[in-house]
Amino acid sequence: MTASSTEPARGVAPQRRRGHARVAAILQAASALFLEQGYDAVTMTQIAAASDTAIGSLYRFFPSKEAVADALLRSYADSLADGLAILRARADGLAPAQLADALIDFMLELRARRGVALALIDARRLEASRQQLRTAMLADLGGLLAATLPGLPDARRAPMALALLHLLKGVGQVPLGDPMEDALLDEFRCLARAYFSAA
Amino acid sequence: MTASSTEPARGVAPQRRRGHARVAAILQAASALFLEQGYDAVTMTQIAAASDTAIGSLYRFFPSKEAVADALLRSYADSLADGLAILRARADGLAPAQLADALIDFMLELRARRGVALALIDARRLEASRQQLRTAMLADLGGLLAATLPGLPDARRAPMALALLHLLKGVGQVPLGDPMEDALLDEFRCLARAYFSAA
Amino acid sequence: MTASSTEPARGVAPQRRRGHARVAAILQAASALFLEQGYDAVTMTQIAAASDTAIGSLYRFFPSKEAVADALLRSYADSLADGLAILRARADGLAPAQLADALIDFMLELRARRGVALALIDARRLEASRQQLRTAMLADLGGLLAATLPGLPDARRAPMALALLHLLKGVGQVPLGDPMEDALLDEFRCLARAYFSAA
Amino acid sequence: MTASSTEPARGVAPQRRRGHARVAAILQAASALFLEQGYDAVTMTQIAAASDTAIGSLYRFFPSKEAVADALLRSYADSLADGLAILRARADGLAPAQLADALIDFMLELRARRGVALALIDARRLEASRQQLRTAMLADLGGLLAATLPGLPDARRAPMALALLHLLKGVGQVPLGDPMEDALLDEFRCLARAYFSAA
DNA sequence: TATGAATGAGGGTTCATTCAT
DNA sequence: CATGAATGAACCCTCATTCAT
Repeated sequence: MTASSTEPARGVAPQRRRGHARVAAILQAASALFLEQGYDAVTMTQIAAASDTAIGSLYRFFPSKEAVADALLRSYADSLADGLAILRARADGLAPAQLADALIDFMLELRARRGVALALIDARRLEASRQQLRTAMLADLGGLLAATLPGLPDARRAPMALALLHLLKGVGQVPLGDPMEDALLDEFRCLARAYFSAA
Repeated sequence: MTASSTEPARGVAPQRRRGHARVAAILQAASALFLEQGYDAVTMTQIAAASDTAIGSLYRFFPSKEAVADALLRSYADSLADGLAILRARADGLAPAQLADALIDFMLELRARRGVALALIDARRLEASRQQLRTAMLADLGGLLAATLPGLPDARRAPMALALLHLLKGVGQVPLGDPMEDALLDEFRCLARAYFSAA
Repeated sequence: MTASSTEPARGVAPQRRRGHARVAAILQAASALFLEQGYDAVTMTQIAAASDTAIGSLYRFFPSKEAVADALLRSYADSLADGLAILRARADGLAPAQLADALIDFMLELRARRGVALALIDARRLEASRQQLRTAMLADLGGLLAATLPGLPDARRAPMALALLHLLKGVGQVPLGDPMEDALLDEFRCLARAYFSAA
Repeated sequence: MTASSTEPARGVAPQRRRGHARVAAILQAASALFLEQGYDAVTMTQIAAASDTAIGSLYRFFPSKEAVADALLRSYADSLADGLAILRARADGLAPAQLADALIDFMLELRARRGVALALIDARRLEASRQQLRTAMLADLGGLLAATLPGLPDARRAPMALALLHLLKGVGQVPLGDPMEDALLDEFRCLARAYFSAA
């Protein structure tokens, strides 16, 4: 039905190479702008200008401003899911301290993109998206914990995953290049290890 | 007419009883709306309607939307400062585990108002306000740590305060009335104690 | 009917001494503000504040912003009429050059108040008031001319009065304290004399 | 997209045929409204309606109400400068009486547009624009006088240009189609000639 | 298909005026 | 009578979105 529709295609996935490049440029520009100014303050005209795209073309690829944010958010969610899946695959033989380090390293990789995601989720009150991201991540973390801390009572799995999730958020918020960056990351490793050891 | 200024009175403190009630109603309504929809999405018209105030009256007490947010933020900052001052006064004789509990209890008291504060700081890019809040709180936490953990190396004080601040943020974000509320708070206590014990 | 009316008196002439002082203060303040900022830019609140009057009291004496302007304008018109009447009384024996000087001196006296009058007439599109002022003044000038220039053909009386009126406006617009003030006033005297001599 | 600026295009020169027509219509409508009601009283919505333009489109071409007035004023200033330049080119061989006539004819051509210019300059407290117009015109008039009245003392050049400027203003204010129009214009010619002859 | 001029609902804010105290 | 808090229509301006070219 999508192909035979009489309506002009809106928000379609681009079907040619140039389209892909354009979409990438748009998302890149939008990401930078959202991070810098927040979702509401950024205008579609700005995104178009910053990605050297005509406003009409921008609307061809993304039928609304929300759609731009959604795409950005989805992409972040995908990276998150992929990373956790990989971690999960390696989790069975991990010692608690190793898990702590692995989790922290994982968040560090996502750090650069985390800011935008938070800005979008926050500003747009995307409860749905937020819950989805959270739930998926919590399930994964719960699995990781169960695999790595065999003695953990079932009842503590969920709250521990929650606390751990929050801790990892902190890692994601350590600013790149901050003078205290290394000390703070060490501190978080310390914290995570102490937590896992006590469990 | 306090002074024969040519400017119309704007943003004045209310001078009669009804005025105080009005200001309280406005702040109350604004707080709820900001929390729910975020700073940008809330309109002055909405705030006026929700507090049963004419738009002109709203502007009499708060000369701009920013001023409403500022008032809310200032009030939160004051509560924070007061609470930490009290805590500090009792800190000297505290065992680490007691400090952990006290800090968590303190954040729980502020929980209800924390959400709005964060929403405002975030959405308005109030770097100044944010830094002020952070810095003040970090200094207080550092002092608490030094007083309670005598063996703590000086170099670890600052990063530890930062990690602790993040941890406390997590406590503040536990949703009131959540089914997991108690379990999660216990988990945070656990985490904080493990952290302090390992230090 | 005015006294026995049930309606609250609005815009009444004040009946006690204090009322007169108040009205004078209001007009004085309004005049300064209008001259400085123009009719539209001045607010009733400003006028009230500048004259140390409560806004409600201001409205007791002047039922609207227009009424304030009207009072100011009427007062200016009265001065104008009075001055011209005096001039007229002395006109019969005057030589043309003396008339030129007398007229110019007369305008100089009104100079300070002319600015406000023009600002009000202009900003409020008071065609009626404007026409009234003009017509009265033209009639007076015509009389003066007839009395002083006996050979003047009747047909030239009206246009000459118009041209003269315009010339006098120029005198009224010479800024007080301007470095060129004296030279310019001399120039106007010159111009008026040349004009009268050629007639 | 001439440059990849992040700012939305505002106040741009129209790029297509229809755009030029639109701008003309807007200026035409604005001119009529400003003349009729004065700068402050005219609303952007009115200008939009009178020129059959959507309010958003109006703001595309003119980023503010001030910008509309500026465009009108600049256009008037240009006509003024052009006309005086032409006059100047012919001035050297002119007799005083011919200069008087040429100046008056020149003002008559601008008469229709003079009204708006005055309304704008006055109402907007555009001291900058006003001074510019004045200064330019005074310089030109001074030059004309020096060229035409060789015996004129240097000290009288500036005041005479001022007086002349005022006189010309009068010509510009003679209403089109007035019953006295011709008689009044003759009177102004008379006045100017008498003035130049006496100099 | 790509472009950018056009649209208009809606936002923050002001201020003349009223009326309860 | 005096006071000043309250009112709300109206203002200037923005920007997501559409559609003629």
